Amino acid sequence: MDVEKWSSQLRKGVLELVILSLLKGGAMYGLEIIQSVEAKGDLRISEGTIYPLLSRLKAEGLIFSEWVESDQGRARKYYSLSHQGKKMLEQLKKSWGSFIQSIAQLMDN
Amino acid sequence: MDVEKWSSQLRKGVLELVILSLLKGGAMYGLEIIQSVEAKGDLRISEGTIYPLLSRLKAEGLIFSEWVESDQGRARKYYSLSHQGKKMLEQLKKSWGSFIQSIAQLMDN
DNA sequence: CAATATACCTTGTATAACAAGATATATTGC
DNA sequence: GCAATATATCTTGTTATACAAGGTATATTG
Repeated sequence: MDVEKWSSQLRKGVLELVILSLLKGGAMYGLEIIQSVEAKGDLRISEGTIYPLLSRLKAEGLIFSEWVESDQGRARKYYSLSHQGKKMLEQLKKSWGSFIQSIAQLMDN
Repeated sequence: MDVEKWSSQLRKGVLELVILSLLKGGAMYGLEIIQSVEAKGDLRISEGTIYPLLSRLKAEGLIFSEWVESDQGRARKYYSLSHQGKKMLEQLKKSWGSFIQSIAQLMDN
């Protein structure tokens, strides 16, 4: 087992929580999310990960999007939390909390 | 997104850490690991998950196994940490620590 | 107007968890 | 003795997700 690969596996499922959390601070567009995650979290999300994920979250009604013209470069698609997304975020936060607590308990022997 | 499904995704990759951690406390067999995780961690691992995972860890040389006769029921295959497994456990613990720290940082906005 | 930068999207692959079912062996009640 | 039950391991098929790699679209700049 490679620690790099392991980290990749670890991410599965957590990214929803991360993205919803970031969007709570205000609307963001795809690449901006990638950069923010990399800066704040010392994690790397690739574009092949983020765009399908944003589509999924949108299809589930947790976020919505709107195109916004940019001063530089092409237009950006900004994503925001829906009401449902805010509720889901609270649930995921709780689940995450009890999950890491469980792991902690299993780890100290 | 269903919180149940989400939890399932969340587990990906973490179970190696959980199992290696448990085995640090002494040799255990398959069903015993399932029961222990359920009791200590409020998590449910199914048999379809644990046995392939144990095979994988064994193939990677992180754990080894031996058959032990039982007083009740059929023989049990006990798994123990190898030297390499102990080293890997330390690495995974570190990775896990910095991972949850990253998530925490991304979450509080 | 070609080159570059920014941004979004899609396809194919690898991996993991899990449900469901199969197999093996020991015990227990009749 | 033998069917039923309990304990334990293993396998197969399905689904979900991350990611690399490549593609598309549009604006800026020399």
